[in-house]
This record gives sequence, C-alpha cells and structure tokens, in this order.
Amino acid sequence: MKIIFAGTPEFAAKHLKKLLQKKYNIVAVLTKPDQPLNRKKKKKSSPVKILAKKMSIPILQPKKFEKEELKKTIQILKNLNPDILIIVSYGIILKKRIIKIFPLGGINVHASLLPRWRGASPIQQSILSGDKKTGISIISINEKMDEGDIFCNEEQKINNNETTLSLTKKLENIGCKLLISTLKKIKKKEHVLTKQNHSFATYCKKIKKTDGKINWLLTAQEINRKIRAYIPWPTSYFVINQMHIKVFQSSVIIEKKPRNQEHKNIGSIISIKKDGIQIQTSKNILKIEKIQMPGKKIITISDLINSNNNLFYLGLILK
RNA sequence: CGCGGGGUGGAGCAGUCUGGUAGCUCGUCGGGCUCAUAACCCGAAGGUCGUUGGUUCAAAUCCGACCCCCGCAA
Repeated sequence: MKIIFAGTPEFAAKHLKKLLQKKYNIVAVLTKPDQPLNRKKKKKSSPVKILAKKMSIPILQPKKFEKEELKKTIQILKNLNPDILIIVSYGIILKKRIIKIFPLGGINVHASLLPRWRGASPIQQSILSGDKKTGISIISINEKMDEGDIFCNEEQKINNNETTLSLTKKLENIGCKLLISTLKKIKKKEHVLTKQNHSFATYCKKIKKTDGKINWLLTAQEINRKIRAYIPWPTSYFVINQMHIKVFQSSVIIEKKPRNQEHKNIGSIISIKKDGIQIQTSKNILKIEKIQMPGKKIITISDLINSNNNLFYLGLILK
C-alpha cells in the first residue's frame, strides 16, 4: 500500500513516525512551506518535514494550490502511483482533484469526537468550552471540511488542569493507535463506516494572537479555561507597564458570598502569596500560579516573590 | 545579516554604567522555640560570576570572538 502523508505540526509528525515504525510505505510527504524567518536559522521547517528529510522521504511543499502549482503537484503525485492519502493537521485544504488521485481515497485523523468541533482547533475548543471529554476520530475525506464518514473514534477524558499541550500529547497516542488499526482494516477490507449526525455538528473558531489577552470581566472559570486552552499558543497574558506577562498556570477560587455589584476592583490584585497572586474577576477569583515575564523563563509566583520583584502590589489593576 | 532581553552557589534575582576581598530573597543541612507548622530565632555548607582571547597592578564589571536560553515579529 503506497501512502502519501499530509501533515505539518508535531502532532502530525508523531503519526508519521508511527507509520514508519510499523514499516508502512510512505512514498511522499505533503507539508506546509517553511516559515519565513526564525530567530536563529533562516527558515523554519515543519516537524513533518524534518522527520521526512531524516528518513529520506520525498517532500512536497506547494505554497498555494493554484493553477500551475496544482497541476504540477497533481502530476508528481500521479507519478508516484499512491493508493491512499493520510491527512493529519496539514493546515491546507486539499482540492477534490487531488483526493481523486487516490484509489482508496483519503483518511483524516481529527482531534475531536466528530461531529463535535469540526475545524482547525478542536483541542483548544474542547478545553475552552469546558468539555469533560474529547477524543480522536478517524474519518474518510470528502469534499466538505471534517464531514466524512467515521471509521472509528475513541474518547479521552479532559482533566481540570488540562492544557492544549498536555491534551495533545494524550491524543497523539490515541491517534497513532487508531490510525494503524484503521489501516489494517482497510487493507483487509474489513472497515466499517458510520455517517456523522450532522445536526449535532459544532465548529471551531480560528484562534488569533490577540485572543490571548485576558479579559477580567469574564468569570474566573472562563479565564482559567482560556489560559489552559492557549498553551502553548497563543498563550494568555495581561499587561503591566506595557509589558506583556504570560500566564502559564492558574486556578479558580470560588467566592462563597456573592460580591456586591461594585465592579470597581475587577482585574485588581487582592492577595499576593507564595502560592499565587489572586485577581478579582467578575465572578470568583483567579489565582495566578506561574507566569513568564518578557524575555524570561516561566517561573512560579514563589520565585517571583523571592526575586524581590515589586512590580506586583495589592490593589494594582491588571489590564 | 529582522528587532530585543538574558546566562552570577540548588531556585529566582541584585551587582556591570562609575573595575578593587561576591550580595538579596528562598531552598538545603544542623540546632532552638512550639501541641504543631509551609511560622519564628541561631548557625553552617555551597559560586572557575556561560566559554575563550585581550586591556589592566587588579575584571562578574571594559574590549573582541564563540556557545546556550528566552520575548517580539513572521
């Protein structure tokens, strides 16, 4: 079975690695073009590209699927005589004409329990919306985004302190496992497809850099979810003296007595202790436990206090 | 050559401008106080100040090269 693998980030690279370990025949890899500039090197290759390069697998990085480039890519792919396409977080929507090249079609590893959270950021969205569980769905590719029939899925519990980073790692393992078992079934033609119930579909918004700015008018629970969902990107932050301070760990303290309607001190520091800095939100209190100052490493509040940093003081209102 | 911050005992930092016996808050170890403690008191150990050349009587501090970490931007 000749496989073309399309993917870009680390999540995708893990799946590619698993396929290679299991001796699947990857004839080429599709991945996003290199990012323009990095702090050190001139270009930044995707994790999938780095792995493919190491394993001497041909790499295709079309910029846009427009006339010339689309034609060219299709020709290259055809010449490889592939049987099946595997897509894992590629980041670019593939045209129908490309899918048609594959006799066995395409399969996609999607990090949610479809039809819930169709779209580009399912892991973040599951945390943002406070879901108790999410999972991996292996689906077939059709023309519409994440609407293909389901081969199989598996649930993953979401903990109270789960971040996108930690959840992604858990889902990687499930994804790899399900992908391999699905391929085995396809090989033996034992696979069973189930249609999605489209009436239950929900969709992810695209996350922007500016979404990371903390809005203290939200409830502590909502802010806490955002903080967890936005790790490692774009990360939540607040501003003091024009410095963007990122928050990497927090917890919620429930207020027993509901506050008066005064909204004066929302966003202000009401307690500074070694275990955290407490901030008043519109409902309940957010305790910030780990932060990162610009240019610095991630530190605990205990470390912050030990350094005699007097940037934070009682009553200061965070923006 | 995209812009910028940083590397100082185990941790987070000050000291660098204006060279002259290495400091703060913690942690660790020992002792004390306490019903008890993450609280308090007393004491101790622990640092080639990223690496490497140079200037100097003298370099964490000034000059050059290199390595590593991080923020922004993309």
